[in-house]
Amino acid sequence: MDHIKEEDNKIIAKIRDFNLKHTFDCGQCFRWNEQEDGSYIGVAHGKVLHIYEDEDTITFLNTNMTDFQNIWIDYFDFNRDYGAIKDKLTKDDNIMAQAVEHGCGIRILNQDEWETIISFIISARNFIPRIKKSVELISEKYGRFIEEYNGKKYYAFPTPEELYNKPEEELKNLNVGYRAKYIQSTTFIVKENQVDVYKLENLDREMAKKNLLRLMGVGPKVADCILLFSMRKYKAFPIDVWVKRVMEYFYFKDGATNNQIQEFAKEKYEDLGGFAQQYMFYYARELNIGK
DNA sequence: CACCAGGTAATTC
DNA sequence: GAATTACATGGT
Repeated sequence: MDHIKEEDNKIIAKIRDFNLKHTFDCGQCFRWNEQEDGSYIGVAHGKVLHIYEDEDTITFLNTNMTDFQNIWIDYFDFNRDYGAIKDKLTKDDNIMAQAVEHGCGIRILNQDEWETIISFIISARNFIPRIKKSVELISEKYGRFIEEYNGKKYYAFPTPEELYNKPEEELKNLNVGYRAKYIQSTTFIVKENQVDVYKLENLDREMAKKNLLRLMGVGPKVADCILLFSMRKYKAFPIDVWVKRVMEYFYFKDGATNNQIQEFAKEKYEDLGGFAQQYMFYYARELNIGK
């Protein structure tokens, strides 16, 4: 990332290995929406951001240099060298080379822990358009109003306090079905400080995961997503139906258990498991494997 | 009308 | 403990 400059209410920067569609549509986040002109508007960390892309020149609207430095560089992981990651992953692996080519502009976002927990609880046995809708509904109903931008009102994701003590029947209006009671229970546990979700990042991956698994609706796969997308545990390799299918398709002709795939990923990708998973997930969806 | 969707909790063996 | 089964909701 270089040539950062600020013009009124706008940041312009040249950023390598960053593509809006790849980053926002690769399944890691639910609050970014493509606009008619191809730009994206999203909410994160209580701010509304609008982004335009023209090859490697990226324009950030509705922000300033202070927020860019303090929030967005870290959120978008701009200080990490994704070129080096891709080189390492694709060395001696033709399949990964194709996956990386397809998802060349993916960056793993550093999202809010609490928002990521609730979002991925909702994601279980669900599908992405509905997950996005539910997260939007939760924010509109319980979150703090941020501002009106381009004629639309934007709301922050509600804090544990704001989501606390809501009747299950009310939560069901969020289109989350049977997950309403998971949200209710998890909010209770977090609000009562039985799990301090903002300190888990400081624990090692296994210990952080162990704590996450105490939350209702959080199993091994959802926990791995939370670790990877909000707690910087880049060895985490979440295995869902897509990742399982694509890994079996390319590397296990006779099928494999999740444990076998985990061991394989640990061995093959070492410290880069999370990045590898995201390239493979996005590639699997593109290939529509299993359909 | 079955079957499925970024799995997990509850139940059963 | 390891294997089944139920689970909301909306779309094909």
